[in-house]
Amino acid sequence: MVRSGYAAVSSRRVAASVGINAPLLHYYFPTIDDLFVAVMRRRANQYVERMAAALASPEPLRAWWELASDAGGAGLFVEAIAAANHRPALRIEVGKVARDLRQLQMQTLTSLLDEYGLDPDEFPPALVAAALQGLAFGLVSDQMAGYETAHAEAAAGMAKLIARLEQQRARRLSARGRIPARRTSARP
Amino acid sequence: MVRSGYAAVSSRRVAASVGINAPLLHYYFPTIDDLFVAVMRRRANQYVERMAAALASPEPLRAWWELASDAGGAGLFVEAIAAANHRPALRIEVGKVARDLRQLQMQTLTSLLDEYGLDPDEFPPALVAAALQGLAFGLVSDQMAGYETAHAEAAAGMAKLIARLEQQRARRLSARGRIPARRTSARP
DNA sequence: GTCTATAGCTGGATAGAC
DNA sequence: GTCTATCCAGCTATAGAC
Repeated sequence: MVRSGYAAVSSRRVAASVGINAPLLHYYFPTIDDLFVAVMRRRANQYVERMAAALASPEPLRAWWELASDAGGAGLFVEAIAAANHRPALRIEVGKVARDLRQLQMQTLTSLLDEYGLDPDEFPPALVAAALQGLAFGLVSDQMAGYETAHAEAAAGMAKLIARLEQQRARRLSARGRIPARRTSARP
Repeated sequence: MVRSGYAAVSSRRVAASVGINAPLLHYYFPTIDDLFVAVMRRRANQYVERMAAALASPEPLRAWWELASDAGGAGLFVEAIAAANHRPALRIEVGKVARDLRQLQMQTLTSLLDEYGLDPDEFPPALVAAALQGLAFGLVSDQMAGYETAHAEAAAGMAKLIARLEQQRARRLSARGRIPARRTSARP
């Protein structure tokens, strides 16, 4: 799916690549949609967990960005979202992940923006989350397609910006007498 | 294409919707790729022109944002980019537009960032352009698919942020004795 | 230019033997 | 569970009459 695009995923081809033949694939996954949904559900759960871990790490923003802009992990979702455009069953599944992820991100941001020194009136959680995800998605997808949209410069700029924000947060936290630590640890 | 997704575009269906039949469509557009490329080329030129006009308007950032986040205009590109993923001929065409648009945006930003009071070291043109486009693309595409990702809040936040930036620019320009005017007019 | 007829392919899915 | 054989649908594209 990532290598050749979701359009290359057909019952015959998938079956062949696993060494069985098409009818047997239909024995396990009655319809092709069932297959897409199963793959999606499995990877989505992993991804949500990795996102939760990133958001709870010592440098939440950096970890989030690295996860979102990693071509390996995000590549599947680029294809999934495209495929979902004309596969209703898959769209429902992708919709659930999208909603869960955004909810998770916004919740974390609400309590995190202050630590980064960002005014939630100027940068509301919904905007920050959508911007970060949109930027990452665009970069990964342009990179995958080979479009010359200066994605390398943009990625470099973003890395620098995030480094600055993490520094800022570290200073703020230490000024409050807290060591920037895992958010899951006990809070004073 | 926008209504039912690019997958609904087949020679038969397109022909039927124009009141002719498939072979005649192939008479005008030998292959389906030719049709996609022709449509893309036509709309792309219009879009580049509109983008240039937006960037030369009295409030460049606002105009750019409105153009990019307009579901009507951007909807086609959401589908085109998805379709380009498995149509090499179309990918080349989309790649050209993507490159031209980004180049145009970055050029303008280079001379514009200062007026908005943005430090080009903190926010390089490539980053600003990619972020704005990525955000807009994500919002439009989530909206089209019906995903619950708080796109309304994000859009509202972005509108507010841009309003602030335009205000800031207006103040800066008037402080320098310039009326914020069309960038195509004569400069002192 | 515009049509009918049709070839040729690929894919989803099922029947039914083993 | 796993296979062979097969049906049916939809699409791209061409041949050839008018």
